[in-house]
Amino acid sequence: MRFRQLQSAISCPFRARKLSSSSINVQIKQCNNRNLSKPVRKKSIKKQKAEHRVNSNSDIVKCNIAITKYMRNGQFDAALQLFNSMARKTSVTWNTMISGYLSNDQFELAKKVFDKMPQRDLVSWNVMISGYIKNKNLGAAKMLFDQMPERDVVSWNAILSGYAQNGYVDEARRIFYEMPVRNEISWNGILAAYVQNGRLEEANRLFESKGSWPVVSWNCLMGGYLKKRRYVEARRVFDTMPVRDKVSWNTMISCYAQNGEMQAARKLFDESPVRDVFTWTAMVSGYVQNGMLDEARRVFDKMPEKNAVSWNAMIAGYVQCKRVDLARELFEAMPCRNISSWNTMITCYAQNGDVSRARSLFDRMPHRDCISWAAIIGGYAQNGDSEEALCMFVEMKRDGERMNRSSFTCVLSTCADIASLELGKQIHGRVVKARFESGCYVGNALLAMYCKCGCIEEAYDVFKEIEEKDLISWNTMINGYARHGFGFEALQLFEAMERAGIRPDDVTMVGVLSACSHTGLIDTGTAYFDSMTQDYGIIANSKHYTCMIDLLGRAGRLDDAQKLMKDMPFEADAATWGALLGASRMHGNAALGEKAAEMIFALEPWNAGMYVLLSNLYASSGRWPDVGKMRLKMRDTGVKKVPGYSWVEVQNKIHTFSVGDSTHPESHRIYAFLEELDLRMKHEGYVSSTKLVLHDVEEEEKEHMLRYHSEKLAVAFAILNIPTGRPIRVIKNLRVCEDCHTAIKYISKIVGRLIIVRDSNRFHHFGGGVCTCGDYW
DNA sequence: ATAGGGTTAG
Repeated sequence: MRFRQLQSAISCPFRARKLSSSSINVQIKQCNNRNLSKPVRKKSIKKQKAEHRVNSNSDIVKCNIAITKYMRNGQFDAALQLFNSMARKTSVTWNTMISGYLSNDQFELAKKVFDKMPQRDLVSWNVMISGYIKNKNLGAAKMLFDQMPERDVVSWNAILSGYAQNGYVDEARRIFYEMPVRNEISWNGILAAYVQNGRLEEANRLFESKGSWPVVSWNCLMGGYLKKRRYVEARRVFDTMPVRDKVSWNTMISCYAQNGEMQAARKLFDESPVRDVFTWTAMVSGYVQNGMLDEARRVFDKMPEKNAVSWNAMIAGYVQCKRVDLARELFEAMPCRNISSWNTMITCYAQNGDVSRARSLFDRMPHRDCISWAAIIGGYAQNGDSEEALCMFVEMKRDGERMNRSSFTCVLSTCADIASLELGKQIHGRVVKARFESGCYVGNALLAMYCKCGCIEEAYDVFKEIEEKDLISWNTMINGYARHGFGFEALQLFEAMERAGIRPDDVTMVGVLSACSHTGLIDTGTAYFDSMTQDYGIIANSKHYTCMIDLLGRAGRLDDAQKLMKDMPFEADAATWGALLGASRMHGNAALGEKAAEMIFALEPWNAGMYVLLSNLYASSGRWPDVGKMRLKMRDTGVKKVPGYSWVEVQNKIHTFSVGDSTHPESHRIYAFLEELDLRMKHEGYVSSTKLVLHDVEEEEKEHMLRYHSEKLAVAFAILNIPTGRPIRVIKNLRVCEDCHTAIKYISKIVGRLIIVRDSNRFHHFGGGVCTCGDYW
């Protein structure tokens, strides 16, 4: 039998970095016989030296054991060296390498060995199948399973578990009944399939259908109840099980700890015959989850042995109660940081407003995962740096990061905040691919994203697809409709929610009341407001009152609105006065409007938006001196007008505009188009409200008013660049200006397009010359 | 004596 050198060596980046260049060339030698290959006769002296003296079968076994040991210690480079030096190998040798690489998370290396292996046996196939499953590639595992020459019960068990782990319960069950031989592990496999996918009733039925289960299965069932927070049933299992091992005790202790029953947990902890790092960690995280940080720390300090999970639990506890200093101290003292530790600290800094520290950790950490990305992106977004958040998105995509449920949720909510619809859609695509769509956790995030990005119909499509809608799903959709001005749809949905037997909460009712107000359903709104305490036990808060004042004000019942404000059980806040101001403006009651504005200034002197509203109110009734006074007051109180800007997304790029902006590369085209639109609008009867008032305005202000506002620029740019037939979505950071609102109505009719504007308060859908807000916002 | 499938904590 002859040895033949492989054309390519197994490459290992880790080795290449750590070892000298001469050892990089170690190559895997392939043997052509089945199991034991005989030594080579002709070989260079140099090579003979490098080889291990492997003659007898027992020598091979010794080497195999040594390889196993190396692999268990994570020294897979040393294992490879030994492997390469063996003149004779058995299939066990090869299998040990494959399995060893897999347990060291070196999937690619494992696959390479598998591919080069001269003669695979059953174990090789089985190991590789479970490797693919571990690597989240069920398709490839299934292919191997179908390809392999013969299968044994281990193969069947492996594929069964693969289906179960990927949520295919029905497939797993089919496999279970199809397999020719079943053993204890197969039975546990199907039990685990039910438990892992939350189908506890089926798990329980299966469990009772058969006597005598091994302790692993008892633990599995108990763990299922723990995951579903059904602690009483978990305890019942614990009490009935014939034999208990360490896992059983640990699971039960975790049950108590997670349920906040720390005394019971403590009692079991003391009774437990064996304690390991799991037991101790369960106690620490139990105390942490129940806010007993000092007790957690006492247990933590007493632990005989800590792993990364224990440290992370303690650090997370400090983060939770915003003890950034203590969290950092532990993080720095921690000997065994893992990705989780870094992620926890990044989140900690990001949530406490220190994004630059978060970023520096992010850049320094050795490996990043999807949580790291979500944390840093969320950090930028929450701290108002949406541009950097977006940049990081692009970076992440380039990095090919794999996403899980929580990172999807986090990233989607960032998309929603910055209204990055294109990115949101791309992430939606990935959500579908990852089969997370029907879960309400990710589903709700998707739903909110579409609502906030101005896509109410797409939002409803997502809503329909959520299998188990929860309160959040309903609230998001109802409030989404209300904010978009679709009051009728919101109310219909509310009725559907009641029929579905979901109990509304205060957030639901804010949506319902504002929907009534948008639709002009005064009596319905009043009835809901009056009955919600009795029907659902919801006490009206200031948001509910604000809705009601808006509702009455819109209908011109300013006296009733004022009366309701007086009857409020608490002081009116700025938002409530704002509703009254809006109503006064609409119905031309300058005196009341002025009073409301005064109140708002007193409550929120920094509120620049109110300055604009009040100036407009004065201007509309020709009170120019008061407009001037207003400006002076602004200057005196040092209130800076937040600069208004609008943005629009075109082909995955966000274009931002400010008033009179001429920095955009397409500036000339935009202005020319706006001039053209101006003529056509005037022809349709549009009169610029700014030009009406010009005679009595200071020169500086005059100029400002003559310049195009940011929302007009964004709309014009979008019409020029977004293909006909597609809606235009513009976001503005402040409330949309009155003149622009009128203009956009005309524009929507002239160009025949749907224009959706999200301002700081709500959505406006402009189409055919009207807006869904009914000109009241 | 060495390799493969099932349970627990963040």
